[in-house]
Amino acid sequence: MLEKTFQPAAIEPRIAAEWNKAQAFKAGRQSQAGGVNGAPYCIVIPPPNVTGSLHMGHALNNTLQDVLIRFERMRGKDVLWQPGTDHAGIATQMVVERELAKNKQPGRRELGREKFLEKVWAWKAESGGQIVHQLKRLGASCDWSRERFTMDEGLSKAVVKVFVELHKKGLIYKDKRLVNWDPKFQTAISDLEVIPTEVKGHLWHFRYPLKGITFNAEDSNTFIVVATTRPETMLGDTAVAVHPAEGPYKHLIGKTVVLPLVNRDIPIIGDDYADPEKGSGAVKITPAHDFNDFEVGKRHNLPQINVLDAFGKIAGTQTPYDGLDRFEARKRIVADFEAQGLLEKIEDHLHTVPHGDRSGVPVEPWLTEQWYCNAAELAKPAMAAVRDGRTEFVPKNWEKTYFEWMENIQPWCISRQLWWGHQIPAWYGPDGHFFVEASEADAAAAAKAHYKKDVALTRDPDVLDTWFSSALWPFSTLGWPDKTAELDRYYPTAVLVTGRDIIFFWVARMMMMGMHFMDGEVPFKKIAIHGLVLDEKGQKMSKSKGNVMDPLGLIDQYGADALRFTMAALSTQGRDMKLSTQRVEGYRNFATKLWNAARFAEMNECVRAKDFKPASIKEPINRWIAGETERAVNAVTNALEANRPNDAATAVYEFTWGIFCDWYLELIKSLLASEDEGEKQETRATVAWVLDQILKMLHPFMPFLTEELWAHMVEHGVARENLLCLSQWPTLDGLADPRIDDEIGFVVALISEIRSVRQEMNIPAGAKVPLVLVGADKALQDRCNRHEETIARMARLDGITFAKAVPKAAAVIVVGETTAAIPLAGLIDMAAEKKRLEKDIAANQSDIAKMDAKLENPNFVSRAKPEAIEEARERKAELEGQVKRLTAALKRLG
RNA sequence: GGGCAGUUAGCUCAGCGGUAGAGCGUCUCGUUUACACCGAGAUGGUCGGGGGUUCGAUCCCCUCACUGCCCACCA
Repeated sequence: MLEKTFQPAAIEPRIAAEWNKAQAFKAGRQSQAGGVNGAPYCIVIPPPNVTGSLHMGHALNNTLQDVLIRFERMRGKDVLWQPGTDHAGIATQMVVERELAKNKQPGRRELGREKFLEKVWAWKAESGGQIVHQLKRLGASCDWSRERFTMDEGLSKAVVKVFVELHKKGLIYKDKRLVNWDPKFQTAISDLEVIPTEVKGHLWHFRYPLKGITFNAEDSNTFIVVATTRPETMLGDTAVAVHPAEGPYKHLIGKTVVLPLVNRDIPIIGDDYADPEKGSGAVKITPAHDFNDFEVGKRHNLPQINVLDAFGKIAGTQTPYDGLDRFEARKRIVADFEAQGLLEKIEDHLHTVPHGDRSGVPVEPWLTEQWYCNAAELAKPAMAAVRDGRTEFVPKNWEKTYFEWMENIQPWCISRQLWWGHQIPAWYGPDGHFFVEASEADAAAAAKAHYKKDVALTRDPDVLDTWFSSALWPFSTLGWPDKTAELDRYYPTAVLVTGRDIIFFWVARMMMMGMHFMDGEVPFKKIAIHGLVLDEKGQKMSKSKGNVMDPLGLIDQYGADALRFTMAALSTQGRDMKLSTQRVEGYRNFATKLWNAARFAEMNECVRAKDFKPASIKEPINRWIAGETERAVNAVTNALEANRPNDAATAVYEFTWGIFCDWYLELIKSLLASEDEGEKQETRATVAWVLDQILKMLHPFMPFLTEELWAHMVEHGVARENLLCLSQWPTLDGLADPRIDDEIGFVVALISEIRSVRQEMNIPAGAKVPLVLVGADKALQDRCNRHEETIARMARLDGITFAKAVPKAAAVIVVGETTAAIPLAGLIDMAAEKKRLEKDIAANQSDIAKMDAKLENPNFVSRAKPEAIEEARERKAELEGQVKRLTAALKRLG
């Protein structure tokens, strides 16, 4: 016997163990519907950071994938959901460094590279797998035997091969230019890892004295004013730019100023980068510390003077500021300008300052040598693939975002000055000449050929951007560069399910690498984009706001099924979703509802009948639910095929609760009590059959609950041969019958109206009043006779007794073609009932007038679709019938 | 500055040319062959504003307003 309520915590671990024991999720696993004989269907998981723990974004992302995976597995496809984790360069290095500091162990630099990396691997071995366990708790049906890690041997091999090949083709190269430098982690970062943050700052207006004229703070002819938000960079100024044609300074072009504090002569140049409207109209040019200035400097052949070290301290300026932190130097420099009368004014200034996404500190444009990837070139085929539909975004509008970025793509800085990651396969000879090769031995050979002798080589210490290895994920996890059977079978993958926030970071780069290395084959046929999970107020969840919802906490409290269903039901194509615990609670209730329906079935001995054929059901109510089941199955299937999990979830919810529980189980209670054994047995079998279909339809969304109930039914029938997750997805046809729908529809409508009138009229609970049918035709009388018992039973629940007499005074129920009446003399206020009827008549007449206007409109009649006209006519006739009956009822009231 | 979404019941959202829908909330009633994590009923909307197309617009087009997000720039 089932417990009274559903206890997820009690069953989830047991079910998970059963799946595991059966190796149910292994790629190529034979499912009841065909398994390995089916078409391949592969999804690669967006690899979570190995440092990560499950957050709402993961819960959403992986639920959506698992829904598709379980659905396709049940449909008999040969399913592979490829799991794994990402080494997450900076994030992991940070975590381990913090750990070392916490345990008062020697830091990274003290340990040295090799020892430190040992620590990271040790950390990974011990705590790195956490997120995988959490994904399992969510019910993710990945093929866990194939789990990969971006730094494992095979994937590292792929990374090296890609780097070497792209370098040989000139698509990876070394370049000295400005990069975004993170002074906290002392590494370069890519444009995407820079977060512009609005800060309240200042605009300092400095006087730069003109050379050859005695400086006089009162005389503006003796200096030029430049405005800056970053005073400390003035140490590296190599020019002042003014607009060549406009503004007050153009006459100064060609003159020289003496750079204060450093006493360097620098030219005043004309360049239309200088905007006369901005700041003071003249702008200091610091080519080594500003992206725009860098370009101006190149145009004018200006020297690039670097004034910062890797930590963001002033360095190499031969001034007293050397060694000061950049912000300390800023204060001192401003003070020194002021002391010398060179500070004209300070304005408050709101501006955006680039910050490192991991470090949170302002990044510096810094002149260094780095490795770059020619993304613009790789982007071309990646764009073409989307343009001609070989890869399709769902929803389509995200293609625009993709193109927008791809068309303006900049060189991708792929080197990082970190230790944790794939070390760049480049070796340097004594003169700095480098050799990019797959191994040290290859590099040595290349060096020998180059130098004509053996030389000592040093390997480039830098590692690659984490996203470099994740860009290879769809094929590297399948075994590339080896020609494996998996690669052959599962690439291109079916669909990539991912958040809109990593389209640039990840999706675009997978497209580029996939196209390039897989002979122009796309990595995935579809890209399904979902939004972010926001809190119930629509705000992004963040630790600082304290509004973070923990999926594991929700699983503990409401069960994984409830959380999953919530994720699927609230998901919208490509847009963000707001989540509240109330929703999760609601879907937990849904789980309990189904649980109790199964319990009801159990109590009534509704067991599966061998060779049960829904097409040969006799009892109309049972035939009706079979038809409704078919409709629900089709709705769910179509929605899942169309990548609309929310519609699928809604359809199965509505059917299970709104139709099966609310109506069918109520309507059959009299059948279950029937003396007629055949009728009773058929009903029991039908209940069991419908429940099976519900379990199947619901399984992708609520795998634990459904698997448990599926197994539980074993006690009452023939033992299940299969786990639910490996059984066949239902396909139903020919069960829906319009005549049956009409008949049961009438019963349902009649009962609804009885309830409505009874409550509206405020008939006291328990009052026994007879229900009669008035003016009904023969067909209707027959109908009522056929379902008399059911109607009477349902009416009785509402305190109404079914009877045959025609009374004088009655409340009137209009259902379709007929009128039922509840005689209520002495029980209700007749005047009020009269009023109600009058109101209804008026409302109907107003609707009739509307229909008349429509039908008399010659344009409507001539131009509307025939169905629309027919519908309008029917509607009008129906309304007129109602008015007739209501009027008759009114008369009857006297 | 460029781009993308969104604006429908108190809240969260479906619908998208032809009778305005669901869930939650609120109010009323109810312990009945599963379920109070329940059942029944009711309440609630000039579908952001203004134009246009159309016989007909919540739906298509234009425009404005507001909200959110992304990209770029900011001396």
